[in-house]
Amino acid sequence: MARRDEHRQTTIRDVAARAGVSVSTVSRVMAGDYPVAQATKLRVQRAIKELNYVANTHARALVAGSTQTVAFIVNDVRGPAFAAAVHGAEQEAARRGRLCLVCTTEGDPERELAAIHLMREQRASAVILIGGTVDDPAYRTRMAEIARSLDAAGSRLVMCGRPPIGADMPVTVVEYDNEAGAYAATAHLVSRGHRRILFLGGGPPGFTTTAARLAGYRQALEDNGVPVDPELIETTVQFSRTSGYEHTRRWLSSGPPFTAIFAETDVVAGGAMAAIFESGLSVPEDISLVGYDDIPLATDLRPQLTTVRVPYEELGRSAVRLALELKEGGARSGSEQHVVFGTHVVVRQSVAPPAHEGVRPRR
Amino acid sequence: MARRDEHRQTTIRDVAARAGVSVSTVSRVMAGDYPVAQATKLRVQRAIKELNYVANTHARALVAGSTQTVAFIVNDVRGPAFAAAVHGAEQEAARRGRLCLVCTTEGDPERELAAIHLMREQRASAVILIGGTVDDPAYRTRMAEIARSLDAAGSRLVMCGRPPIGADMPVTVVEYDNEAGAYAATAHLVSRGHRRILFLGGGPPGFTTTAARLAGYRQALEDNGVPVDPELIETTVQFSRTSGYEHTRRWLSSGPPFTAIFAETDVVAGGAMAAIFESGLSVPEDISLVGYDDIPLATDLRPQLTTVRVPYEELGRSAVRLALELKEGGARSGSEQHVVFGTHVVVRQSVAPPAHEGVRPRR
DNA sequence: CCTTCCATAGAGACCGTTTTCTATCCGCCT
DNA sequence: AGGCGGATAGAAAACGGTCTCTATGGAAGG
Repeated sequence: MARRDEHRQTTIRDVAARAGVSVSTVSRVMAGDYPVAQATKLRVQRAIKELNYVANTHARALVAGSTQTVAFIVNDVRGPAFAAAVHGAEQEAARRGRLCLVCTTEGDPERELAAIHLMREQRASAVILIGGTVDDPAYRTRMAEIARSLDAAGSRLVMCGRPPIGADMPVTVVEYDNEAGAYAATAHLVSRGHRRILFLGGGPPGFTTTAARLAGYRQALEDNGVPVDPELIETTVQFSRTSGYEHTRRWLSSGPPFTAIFAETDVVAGGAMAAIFESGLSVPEDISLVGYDDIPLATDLRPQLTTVRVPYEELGRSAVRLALELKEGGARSGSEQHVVFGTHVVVRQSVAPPAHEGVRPRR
Repeated sequence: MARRDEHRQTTIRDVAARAGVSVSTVSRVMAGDYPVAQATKLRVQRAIKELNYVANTHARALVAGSTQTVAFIVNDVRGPAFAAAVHGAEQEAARRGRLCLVCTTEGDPERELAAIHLMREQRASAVILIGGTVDDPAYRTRMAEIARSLDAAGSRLVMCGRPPIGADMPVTVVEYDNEAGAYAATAHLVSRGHRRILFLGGGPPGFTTTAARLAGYRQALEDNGVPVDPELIETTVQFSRTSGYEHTRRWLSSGPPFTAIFAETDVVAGGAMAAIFESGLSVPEDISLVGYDDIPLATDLRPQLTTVRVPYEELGRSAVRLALELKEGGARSGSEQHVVFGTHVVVRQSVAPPAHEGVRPRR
């Protein structure tokens, strides 16, 4: 029973009527790409202002066949690292006059798929996936299909902070050297004399970020003649302060001895640091600690956290830049793009040579 | 010279042709709101899958006259407080099957205006402004106009963490009790014996957030018989760690004596804490410190920061919920909505009674 | 004075959906 | 047997823009 015509938006036709011109003329005044007499132009502009007219993007997009929109799909906007990437991407998009669509998945692959579908419906110029994922054959198949669909539709799939899905796909990959960062961080600890280094990582099984960081950790130990002790590898930590805190407490009270911790993220390192203090130990005197990501928190911790710098903002910016330039350049779109940013250790105050053979205070 | 028809998207017509039915039938299968024979439905669904067909939102939005989209306009997605609000809003929007458009203004009112214009073009169901602003008559006039335009177009203007622009406007305001939080924090310091409390705040002149927090600070002092010393009010701090750090250093080395700092945000408090330590002083023994926002950082600082809890996530969630329920409820849309969330002090470890008459170490 | 051409303006097709209004088929009731 | 109504399907008109093609007026040139 509801009135169907409760609101009728003011259209280009209303403007035309009020200015006493045709619809085409109004369109041309707005676009500014066609000669219109000065007097007419002014009349139209006045009508637009008086009616408070705003063009309808959807009508435009319909005839154009595409949109000035870039889509981001991210696990959680609250993660400081992701936030930095989104910020860089948003900034670059805004610079190019693009609008941003954002969707959160909470780490759920189902929701990621649903989000991609929504973005396809939206005809976004690019769909940017930010953050690691669980890599398995099914995932690759799905992504390959999506990449091709988007490509066929004139859009582009971008993976940001996530490894490629295979060679020769119409995909833009913007990564950072995840493994090298972990290698450097671990080597840094080893060079200070540590041999029993607890790896504190996690995420879902098969998570790409964890896998790469763990690989770097292992390689660095091997290359330096330190045996890899599987007992010192913990991969059930969630990426939260709380989880880092609780796992560290547990390891301090009942694990094998260690003299240093390599935390998979700075946030986890923050939790670990709190747990260490609570046990009456200190950083770095009793236990050295390194993190990963170099988020602002790292400098606010005391001691300041030695960590691995990842250029997240630049990562986001490049993701947008590469995808849009590819389209504007009109290159044969099938081509793959792959960029890897460097990472490096930022030495602060949370690492020192081990004082003894490793702590295990409670037992 | 470019080919105009380089990509033609696969349309509902293609699906209809392949399934051997009419366009209407395909539409009905997708909507599922009209009886279609089982056999036909299956044929259509197969065709959709085979062609990898995805409906065009813009065409839909055009006939529907509106979109399933909620727009956020925010200063900076990296701010942990804003990020929490955006997250709450995004979550609630997703729960209702809405997509989110996000735009960043970098605190520039011009860009805020431009962003709102873009969102109007997009026919978003609601436009949510997150964070404080500079409040002056020109601002109110502009916003009132925008509120009415959006209302007329069947959309809704929402102010989140920002005061109302006047009575009886078609606006949804979701605030927190900013002044009461500042009052409580200041009163907390006074109750511990502090009388010389440095207010460390800033933002652009006339910024609503600063004004309210400063008002709470003043009122708390007055109500407790502590004279307000204008010399102890610093309002040129930017909302960054660096700015908090530098201003604190300057005050410690060349300002009048004080025994406590009320920092306008936790991030600023983080910088202040670092500066205090660097001067060889300690928190809370030499100087007590309170922040505002209760972001995750507050618990990672050492000592843990006493601060004011603001339910940012809930704020964002409510903003979306109220706006959408209003539209769905089909209430006479002119009505104003106004919700104020409570704030309270979270006591941690950064406040203690003053040890002496106030520090001024360098002179 | 008539043609030609430029500058400007309008008419109308089209973009991909939804939705109303019709049309058909078929079984059932009278 | 004929009319009726329910179930299903199609035709075509919107939705609000852009853009191509055509039309008109007047100035310039012969």
